[in-house]
Amino acid sequence: MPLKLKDIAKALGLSVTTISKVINNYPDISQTTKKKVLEYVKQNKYKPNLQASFLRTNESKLVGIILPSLNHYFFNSVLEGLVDNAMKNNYMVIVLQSNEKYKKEKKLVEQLLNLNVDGIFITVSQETRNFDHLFEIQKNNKTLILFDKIEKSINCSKVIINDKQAAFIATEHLIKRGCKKILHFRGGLLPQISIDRFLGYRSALEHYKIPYDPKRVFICENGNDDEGYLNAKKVIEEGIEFDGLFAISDLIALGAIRYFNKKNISIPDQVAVVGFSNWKVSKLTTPTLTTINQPGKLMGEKMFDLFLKGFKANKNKEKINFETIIIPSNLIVRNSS
Amino acid sequence: MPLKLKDIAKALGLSVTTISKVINNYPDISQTTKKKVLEYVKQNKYKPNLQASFLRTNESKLVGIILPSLNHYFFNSVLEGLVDNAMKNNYMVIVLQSNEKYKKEKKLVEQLLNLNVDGIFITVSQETRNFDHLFEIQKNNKTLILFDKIEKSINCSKVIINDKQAAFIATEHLIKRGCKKILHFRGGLLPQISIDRFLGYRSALEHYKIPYDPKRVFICENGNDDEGYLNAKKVIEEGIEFDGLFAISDLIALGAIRYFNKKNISIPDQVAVVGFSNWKVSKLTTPTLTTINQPGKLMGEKMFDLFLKGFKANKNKEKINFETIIIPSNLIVRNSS
DNA sequence: CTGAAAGCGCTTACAG
DNA sequence: CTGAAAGCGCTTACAG
Repeated sequence: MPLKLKDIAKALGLSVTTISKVINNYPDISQTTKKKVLEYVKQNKYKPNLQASFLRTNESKLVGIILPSLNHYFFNSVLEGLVDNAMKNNYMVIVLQSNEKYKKEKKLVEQLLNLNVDGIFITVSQETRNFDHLFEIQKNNKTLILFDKIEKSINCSKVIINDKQAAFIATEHLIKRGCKKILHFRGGLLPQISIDRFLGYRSALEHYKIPYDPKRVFICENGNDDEGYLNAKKVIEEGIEFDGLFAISDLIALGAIRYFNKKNISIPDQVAVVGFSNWKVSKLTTPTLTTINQPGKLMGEKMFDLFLKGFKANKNKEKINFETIIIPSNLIVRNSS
Repeated sequence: MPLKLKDIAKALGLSVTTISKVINNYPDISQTTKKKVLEYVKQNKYKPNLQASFLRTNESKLVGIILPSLNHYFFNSVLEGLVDNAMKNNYMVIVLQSNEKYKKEKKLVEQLLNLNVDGIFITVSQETRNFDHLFEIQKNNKTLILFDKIEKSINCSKVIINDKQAAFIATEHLIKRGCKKILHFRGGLLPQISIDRFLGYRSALEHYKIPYDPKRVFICENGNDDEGYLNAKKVIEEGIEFDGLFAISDLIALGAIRYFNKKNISIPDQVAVVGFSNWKVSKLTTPTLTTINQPGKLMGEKMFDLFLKGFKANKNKEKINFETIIIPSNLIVRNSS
């Protein structure tokens, strides 16, 4: 049986109230008592029962994160940063995956609220168009942090990657290398990250006075490597000229490379390729892949910082200043360009 | 404010006790009352307060999993299976990473116990030699499930991969392909998985009457791809003859392939290569990698099944039959062999 | 079949 | 500075 306040009170000849006050650092306690209690607590490794505390304080010391997938290099690095930072602050993290489904995402939010987590971190799913379930989080007086795929209309703190700028840098790199006919394998038409990366590509072309040709842009809806492969095939079959490729993800880039390799189109001489994400494997492929590094771990850490800030302000009924943190990304040049 | 039992009782003109009994499916309730209450509960989406329930029942509906890393293909697929199965059963999963450190692992176990999780899933860290913290879980009357890197001396349910058999199959494949001088890049001398895979390699050689030569075995202590690269280099420099390579992981295999590619040693003609894990990327490399597929997701699902079984038995004070489930793995043949 | 009451382990407004 | 008492939202032994 774990130690309870009652046990400590009995052992020290004090009241439960006094012990609780010492532990919660109330000011109206004599130094002698304080010392005595803290010593006993330390010696006997007393830990408050979190569920019992919750019943009075409404703080569960739990946070939840909803990811599209629990097995995805970038999201897992976000998770790492979040969990490490949470641990430092005595919080635990509950993980869930939405599989990019709106219905599942909605259900998971409900379940997290039912568990009385103090905060929820979420990157909205591909399918999500209705955001009532996210507003519900705030109505329940819990702290909501959006990251990566965010929804601008929601008033909360956010952490994002500057996708447009990163895509600009990637495209700029190809241009500086001498490429003039740069393909872009983009994502679907709706996701913000897909739009932003496309805009970064376009604005780099514009900045360097290279004409934009919509025929060089291909859509990869699902994000698997076969789409990269098939679009590369299409490019060749349609006789489109090219000397560079900026792909929305490493996976798409690798799919395209697979096709180029097959057709003996030499990389980077005939086509220079840049991916996006710095997936662990991108330094292991043949050729190794030039890519944009997104510091997911840093993102996860910042997310928890913002949660703590918001949670504390909320607790003290202070006005909350919502912030949007933009995480910088950087180009890693390897053999594919 | 969420609905409470009291609110329902007032609304229906019944007592809190009766409402609670209906919700917890007690038998001594009239059909009429039961129907009335359940209807109201459904209509108004009543959800019991989990922390309050815990205070009486000692069931938190939380489980925790400690992984060496939160960003590792195999462990993340285990996590996926575990989380999905947990959700189906109305449990939430708390994730933590030990970074292969004994001290951290011990601390994390303490924190999970302090949070009163119902069960803990753990694959022990590389460093762990003392298992008191695991026994502590059982002393606290919580359900412990070991997986992957297990400790045989602990009496609990376990889920493992049959590493020896999988390594046998991998090596056998090389032999059947005609290889006679098969290298093995193994892991450290201590981890059970490293030992088991080595033993599988040896027993396949023995079974097919190929002499075992210790000079063909190299140790990769940390598991990063550079070790594969450097050991491949060593093989060449030391003038050791070879026509096949069985590596303890895909990453090690890819490191070796990187060196072979550099030296224009053709794969699979001059050396056939087999990895281990079926890491997502192994079908994207050049050449694509033959490997052993470990069904991590299935492993995660089984782990939760075993937890539920053990937890229920424990709750009903029944005798627990600890089980060890062995997950079969299979060979995936690709272009590297 | 129904319900009043005690209690799980805490926190906190209040009295002294 | 200390502590008695109420109460957070539930469950359950017990009485009727």
